[in-house]
Amino acid sequence: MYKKIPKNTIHRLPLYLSVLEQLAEESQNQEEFFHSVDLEKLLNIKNSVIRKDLSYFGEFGVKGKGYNIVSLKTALKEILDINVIKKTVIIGCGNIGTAIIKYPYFTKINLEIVAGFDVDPKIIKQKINQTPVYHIDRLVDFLNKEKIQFVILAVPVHASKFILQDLITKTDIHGIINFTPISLKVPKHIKVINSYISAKILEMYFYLKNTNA
Amino acid sequence: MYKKIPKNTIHRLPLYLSVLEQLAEESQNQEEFFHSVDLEKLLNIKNSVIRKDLSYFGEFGVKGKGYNIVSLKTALKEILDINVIKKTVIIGCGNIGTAIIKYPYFTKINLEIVAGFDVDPKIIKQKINQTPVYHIDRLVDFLNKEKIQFVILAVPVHASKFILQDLITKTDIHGIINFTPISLKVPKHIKVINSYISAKILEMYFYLKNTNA
DNA sequence: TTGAGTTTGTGAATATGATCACAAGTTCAA
DNA sequence: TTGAACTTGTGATCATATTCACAAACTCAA
Ligand SMILES: NC(=O)c1ccc[n+]([C@@H]2O[C@H](COP(=O)([O-])OP(=O)(O)OC[C@H]3O[C@@H](n4cnc5c(N)ncnc54)[C@H](O)[C@@H]3O)[C@@H](O)[C@H]2O)c1
Ligand SMILES: NC(=O)c1ccc[n+]([C@@H]2O[C@H](COP(=O)([O-])OP(=O)(O)OC[C@H]3O[C@@H](n4cnc5c(N)ncnc54)[C@H](O)[C@@H]3O)[C@@H](O)[C@H]2O)c1
Repeated sequence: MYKKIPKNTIHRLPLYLSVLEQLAEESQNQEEFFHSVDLEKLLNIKNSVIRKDLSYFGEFGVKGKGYNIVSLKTALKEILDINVIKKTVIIGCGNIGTAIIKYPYFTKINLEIVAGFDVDPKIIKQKINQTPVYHIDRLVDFLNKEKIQFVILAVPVHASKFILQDLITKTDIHGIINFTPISLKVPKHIKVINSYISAKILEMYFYLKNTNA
Repeated sequence: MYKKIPKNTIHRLPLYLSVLEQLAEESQNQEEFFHSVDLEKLLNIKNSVIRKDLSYFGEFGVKGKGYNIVSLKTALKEILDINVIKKTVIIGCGNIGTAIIKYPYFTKINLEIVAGFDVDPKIIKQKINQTPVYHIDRLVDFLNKEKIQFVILAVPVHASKFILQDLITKTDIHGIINFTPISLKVPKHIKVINSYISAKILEMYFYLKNTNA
């Protein structure tokens, strides 16, 4: 448990890890070092920001030498708690939900998608990549029995209110990754992380309008 | 062209619009008003932040009365440049790419996905929801001929370097919405907006580890 | 073993963003 | 027509994040 980590620092940690994994793959030598300036070039994040971000969690570098790729990667995995296997479920196995179930990288971050939930009989009972899909009615029981800590929500907007109510009142989940384009009202012990794809596109519109001819 | 809008303000504008669209649908009356405090309740964003965000672009409210739903919605659409039809293409029509092509909401923000590109012969020439999919070899010509301003990149990492190089050196695009989990090095006239889904999950890990038992 | 050359880690300074708090404009009931 | 009740828009203030700049610690070549 750390004290007062800036939000933006948390956003950046996964980026650091992503680059380190690439570097680790590319490098032959376990003992290879790199500098915060190298990372700056790869990520477009100032080296001083990178060093300060890391400093919230400890001292991982060697002065005059830099950071060991492998050991910083290991440290970041520890910070992000990747070493503990996490179970989750996908609520709504449509386009987005299915894409997530099929994404193989998640096993690398120790994420197990143990089930999907839907209402469409054509989808239910058809396993998607080994993952069984159950009727939404079984969601609450499943989450409680399996002690799932967070869920991934990818249902249409009209279905989300009803499901959210169940999640809040009948289960003990602590997190929701939300792909629906609405803001979820939740009690404060539940962390919502939004992945609002349309917003990214609108952001692009804004930048295109305001940065060039 | 506005001066110095905070990044977070830009992130929030699409959220405001999203709520306004919901409110507009629900309300009978064209003349209905609402307050920044109402928005605060719906979005969990402080009313003072909302008012300040809007103030960067003009005065849209009426003191003592609030904001007219329809006219603020119209103003936001103008700010985000939604009224002008935008064309884009999906590079990589796999799980994510296909999900995006099939998503019907994008027409509401005047986004036309005019083509997809891939290398898989099983995917090429099979239209996905009216959208034709071409071979990646035709990408550069297509972008130049159709004067596409931004693209959506959803290919595997190994393919992205090669494609990025083409985009930078042979086309005149100004934006990339990037679903690959790597950071794209681009010249500064190109705006990259990342939608790094795995990062969201790692953020969740971090919060779960550091906020509760 | 030395010392010039590196690069980290971090307080201090700066910049940016959020919040506060209130004047100013508007509404509306009497 | 008046004035109490609202709610906006925004400077001033406060909080948070980034950048600067340098001492400290290490490297490595000679
Ligand atoms: N596809 C995209 O690119 C995209 C982009 C931005 C946002 N979104 C949002 O993500 C969400 C999912 O999008 P999608 O494209 O995958 O939609 P989709 O229609 O393909 O999938 C939704 C799935 O949810 C299921 N469902 C409906 N009601 C349900 C219920 N009560 N319980 C459980 N499952 C139920 C449907 O059967 C369907 O399989 C939507 O809220 C959408 O607005 C999607
Ligand atoms: N699916 C997810 O949930 C998810 C999550 C996070 C990140 N991503 C990232 O998004 C990207 C796409 O993921 P996906 O799950 O859709 O993968 P996918 O494998 O389903 O789709 C990738 C598509 O790109 C095509 N392709 C390969 N090489 C190409 C080339 N040179 N030119 C054009 N097309 C080419 C493939 O034929 C395939 O259709 C990947 O970079 C992945 O890491 C996906």
